[in-house]
Amino acid sequence: MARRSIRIQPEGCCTPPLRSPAPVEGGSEAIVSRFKALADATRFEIFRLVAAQDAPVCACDIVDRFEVSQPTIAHHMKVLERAGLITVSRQGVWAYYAVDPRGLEAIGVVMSGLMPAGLPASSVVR
Amino acid sequence: MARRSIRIQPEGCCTPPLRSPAPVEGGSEAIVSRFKALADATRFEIFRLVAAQDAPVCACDIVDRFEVSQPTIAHHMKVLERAGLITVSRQGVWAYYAVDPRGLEAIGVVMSGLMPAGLPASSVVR
DNA sequence: CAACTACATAGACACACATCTATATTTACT
DNA sequence: AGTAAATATAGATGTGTGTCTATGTAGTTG
Repeated sequence: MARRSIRIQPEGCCTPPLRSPAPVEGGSEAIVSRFKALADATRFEIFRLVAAQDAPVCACDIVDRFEVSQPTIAHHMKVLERAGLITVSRQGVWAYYAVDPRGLEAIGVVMSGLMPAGLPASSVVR
Repeated sequence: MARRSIRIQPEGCCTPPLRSPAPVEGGSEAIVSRFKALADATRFEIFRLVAAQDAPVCACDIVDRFEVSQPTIAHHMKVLERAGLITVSRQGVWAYYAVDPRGLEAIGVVMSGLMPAGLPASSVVR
């Protein structure tokens, strides 16, 4: 818990009063869950692999390319899916994954909103 | 560990061969550490608060605005700093934090590189 | 139907981490 | 010098999570 004591504002500190950040559209939780999904090295590499393809990627290909077990891959795919970063389409026994552009877009919107004022959006994008 | 057995490619699956993603500039680890830094609700809100200001933010103000202890805030600031997302400047006893635009920019570059081909960069930025 | 394959689920386990309290360190002021 | 304040560090603790093995489920094929 925070120490809620009455603190006297020192002279040179804490001026001017802080501005409240604009609310995150879609909610902070959704964005944080997306960051969480990308905050694991294996999962980030999986996502990059899926994003590098033109067509949806078969789960078996992902299992083949990483040194973790099949259940671990399945777990990671579910995390990415629940974060809204990838979509799944199942055909028979196989599962195909593709990037959900809306997830990336949502992050991009928030990111550009965090850019310091005065800096162009081109600082966020290539 | 992954089951490294010889898997026979089924008929409709796993064609065409996967493309390898382009290497992440600055290294995947740096980007993942940035995602990690933003993947905690409290830390994300701290970052948003700092990003919403024109001037650097005094640490004491951050402590005041969150319901966690001062050492926890200090810990979070260090994580954000080590991830290259904020900069610190110390004046006397006080510490002032500001967004490091290079950190945001690095994420933006990677993000736009992950966007599905054919979609415009405006899908990543506002 | 039976065997096989692709993926998902369950449970266990080790490690990471967000948080706390207590204390140290550094700076300012009297 | 001595006290008070701002921040950092140390250590403890509970929860979260990445990974595994074992097993389940559902398609496919002989």
